Amino acid sequence: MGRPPRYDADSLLDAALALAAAQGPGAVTMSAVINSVGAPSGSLYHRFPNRPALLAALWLRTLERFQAGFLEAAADEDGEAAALAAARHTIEWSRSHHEQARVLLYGAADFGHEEWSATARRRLASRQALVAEAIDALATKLGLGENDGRERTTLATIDLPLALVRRHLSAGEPVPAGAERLIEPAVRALLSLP
Amino acid sequence: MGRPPRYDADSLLDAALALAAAQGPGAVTMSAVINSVGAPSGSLYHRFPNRPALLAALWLRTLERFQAGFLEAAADEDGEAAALAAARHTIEWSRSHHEQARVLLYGAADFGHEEWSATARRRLASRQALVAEAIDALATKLGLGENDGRERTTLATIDLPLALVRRHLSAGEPVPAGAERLIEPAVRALLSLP
DNA sequence: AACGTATCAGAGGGAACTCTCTAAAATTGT
DNA sequence: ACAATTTTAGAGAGTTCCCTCTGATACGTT
Repeated sequence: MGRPPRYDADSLLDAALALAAAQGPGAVTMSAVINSVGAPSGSLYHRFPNRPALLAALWLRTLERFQAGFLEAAADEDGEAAALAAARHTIEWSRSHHEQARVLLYGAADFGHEEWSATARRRLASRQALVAEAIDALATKLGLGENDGRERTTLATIDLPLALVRRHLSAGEPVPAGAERLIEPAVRALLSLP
Repeated sequence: MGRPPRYDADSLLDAALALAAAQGPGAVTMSAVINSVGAPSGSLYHRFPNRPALLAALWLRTLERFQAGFLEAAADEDGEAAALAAARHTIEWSRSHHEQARVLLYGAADFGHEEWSATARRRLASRQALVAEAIDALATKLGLGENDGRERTTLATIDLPLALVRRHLSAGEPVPAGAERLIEPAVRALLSLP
C-alpha cells in the first residue's frame, strides 16, 4: 500500500487547532503549521491542497465533534429534559475541550468559508441542516409556536450557553463549575417552562 | 497651522471598519485600507505609525461608541429599568450600527491586542474598568449576591443580547425587530426579577 | 527480489504586505 | 514675500507567505 504516513491528517489538524485556539484563525498559516509540527511543506500540501482546505477541515472536524454530543442530548423524548441537556452539553463540552471550544466561538466565515471547495461547503450545509432539524423537533416537542419557536430554542440551547462560555474562554479562564446551574433559569424562561 | 488634511483619521478608520465588518480583522491590512480610500501609504502611516496602532484605534473607537449608550442606560436609578434598558441598548445599537456591531462581536485579541502600544492598552483597561464598575453598581442595586451577581448581570445585559445579535449578524441578516421582547424573560430570570 | 504506491523532503518562484525614506505641496503666521 | 508646519505622494527594501515542482524514501504485494 505504500509508505506509512509520518504526519497524518489528524495530527496536522491538531497543530492547526492549537494555533487557531491561541491566536485566532489568521494565525493558521501553512508555514505556521509546518513549523509547529516540524514537517516539510510537501507533507502538509499532500494532505491539504491549499490553505482553505486546511481551514475547512479544521472547522468541520471541530463542528462535527461538538454536534455529535449535542444532537444526542437534544434527542431525548422528554422535551424539557432534552432542552436542558442540550444547553448543559454546550457548556460541558466547552469546558472539557478548551481549544476546540475557542475555535467554535468563531464562525465559518472567519475560517474563509467563501473560499472552500464545493464539497466542503456542502458538508457544512448538511451539518447545519441536521441541527436545524433537531432544533425544530425540539421546539415542537416543547409546544412552541412556529414563528419564533425555533429562534427561542436556538437561543436557549446554543447561543446562551455559548455566550457564557465565550466570556470566560476569551479572557483566558476556564469555564467555571457553576455555569450549568447559572443559565438554567434563563433557559426555562426562554422556553416558557416552569 | 499647515496643510489641511485630505485623509483624516476618522475617514481612514471608516474604511478599516468596512473591511473588518465584511471580512474580519485579518482583512484590515495597511494596503487594503490604502486601496480602499485611494490614499498613498505615507498618509496612512502619518496617522497610524503601524498596523497594531490602526487596529487598536478601530477597536477602541468602536468600543467607546458602544459603551457610551450602554453606560447611560445602566445608570438609571431603578435597578430593574436599568438592567432592561442596558440589555435593550445592546440590541438596538447593534441593529442601527451594523458594521460596528460586527466588529464588536470579535474580541480585542482578534485585533492584535498583544501588540498594541502601552497607552492603547491602558485606554482599553480603563474602559473595561468603567463597565465593570457600572455592572457592579447595577448588581448591588438589584440586590444580587457578591459572588455570582456580577456574572449574572454581565450575562443578562451584555452576553445574552450579543448572543442573539451574533446569530443574525454572522448570517448576514439584520437584527430582527422582536429581539428585545424575545430576551426580556431571560433577562428577568437571570436577575431573579418577577 | 522487484515493483507499484503513498509519502517524505525541501528548494525556489511569485505575490502580498509592512514599513522607511525622501521630496513636494498646501496652508498659516510674521 | 518668507518661514514654519503639516500633510501628501510614492518608490523601494525586506520579510513572510502560498504554492509548485522534482526527486528520494519506505512499505506492501507478488
